[in-house]
Amino acid sequence: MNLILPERVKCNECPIRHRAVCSKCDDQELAELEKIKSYRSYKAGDPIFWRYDEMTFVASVVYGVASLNKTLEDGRTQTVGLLFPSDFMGRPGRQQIDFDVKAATDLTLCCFDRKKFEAIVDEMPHIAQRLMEIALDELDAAREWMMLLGRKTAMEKTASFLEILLRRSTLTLNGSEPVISLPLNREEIANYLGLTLETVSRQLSKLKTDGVIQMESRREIVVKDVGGLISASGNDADGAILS
Amino acid sequence: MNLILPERVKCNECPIRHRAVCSKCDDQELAELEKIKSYRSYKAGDPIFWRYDEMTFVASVVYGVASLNKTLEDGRTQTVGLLFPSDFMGRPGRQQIDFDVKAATDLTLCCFDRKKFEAIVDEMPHIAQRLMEIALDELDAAREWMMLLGRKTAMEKTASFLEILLRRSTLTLNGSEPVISLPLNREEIANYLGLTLETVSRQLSKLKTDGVIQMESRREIVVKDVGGLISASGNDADGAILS
DNA sequence: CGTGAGATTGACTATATTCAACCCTAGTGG
DNA sequence: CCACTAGGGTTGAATATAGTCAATCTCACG
Repeated sequence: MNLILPERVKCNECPIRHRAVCSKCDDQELAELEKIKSYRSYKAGDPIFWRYDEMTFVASVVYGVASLNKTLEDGRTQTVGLLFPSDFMGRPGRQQIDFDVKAATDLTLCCFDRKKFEAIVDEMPHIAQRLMEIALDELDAAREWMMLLGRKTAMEKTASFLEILLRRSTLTLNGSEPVISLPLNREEIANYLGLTLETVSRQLSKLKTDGVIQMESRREIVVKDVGGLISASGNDADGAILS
Repeated sequence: MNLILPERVKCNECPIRHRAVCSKCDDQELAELEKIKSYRSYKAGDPIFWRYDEMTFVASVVYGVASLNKTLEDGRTQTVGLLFPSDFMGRPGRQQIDFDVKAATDLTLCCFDRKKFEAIVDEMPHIAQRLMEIALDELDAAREWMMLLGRKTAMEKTASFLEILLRRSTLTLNGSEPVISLPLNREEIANYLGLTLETVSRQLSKLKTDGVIQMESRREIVVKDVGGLISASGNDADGAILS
């Protein structure tokens, strides 16, 4: 995936305009934001912030996926969140974070200087409201993940991960079958699911031999049986909202 | 649901005044809140909200502990949060929750009618700000728990749980040794830690034979060796902030 | 065409779960 | 006041699931 340093995109033409932190802004507010925004791009694997770094900017993900990672002293790592396009990076009123942020894939961010952004937020209730919604959405997602980490089997975890990608990432189609493009390698998936990379690999192989998925390449998965995937994820009840 | 209505406490004399959702309010704002508040009490085990219930009120925990629980169809349960005194129950702008809320111990809440509360929030930036802080704190806690659920051993999970209680719950002292009063039974602890009740029991027994704790009764634990507990929790680096 | 990182697969092991027996104690009723 | 009971808790033995260690495979890239 070749990364082109993007030229400035007008907010009005921005692909994430309707879902990002600015989604509730009117034209005037958007103009204010436009003044202080800038784009940054990263290669897959690049660090964006280290734990305890001061956050100099906040940002919306425009393109690509970023991961939030916690690490214990002995190296055990747990990914505590993925940021997809339109997701927000940074926390109002907090200069520090206590996890590392890294570009999982090639990544483009729409960045705002933190202090300028916070000054603007104080005058734009639309953004403050939206930030609150975002925080609550993240909280819901974190709790959903607690359920997965604490109580689901390796198979359920793996299927849930694919199911989330089906919902959240930009898909292509192979005929009528959705193609998932994995934003993480096996080890990173394992860190997100609280498993080892070998176990992840085994579960994917199992899904393949069961005819639920088909592997186009290491990073491309065709979902042959969406229903089968959902039922393997242990989410039959609520996961059906695939919209 | 046995409901004991305690007498009204003046906000100024309220034990959680300085940490709760109202902590940033001035006297006038407090007077507004005082008008719409009411107390509710629950017995240990009582349900407070069911998943998908409409939340008719939001509340601060004044006394006791409440738990937030997610359940899969087959009965597997994961506790996704505990609310201690001063913690806030309910989410601005959302009428539904997707977990059950239950009184873990006998519990007293300071409740506000949700709609009236939301109307007040719109006029009181102090409360809106505080709600944002609370949401971000919960998010941090949820992510910390993801690390625990995904990567810690049964021993580390159990020790981490005791360590959290050491920080968050109201302690008594036995000489110089802190006494933890467990707000949950073994099964509930297991649901919080992503373990079985037997495993929790074994880990507690191990901590006992290792001389780290001493069990006064099923629900009372004397911490004989705080350092030992912290190092068993796998939090040596950051857990040291015991204030 | 060779190389190496990432991925898969296999064999073995460890950790936590399951199933079951037993213990403890707070609360009940005789 | 004491004996009994039931629910919660502990402990043990057997089992299952995921982890570990190691060999092999694959494919993108030089």
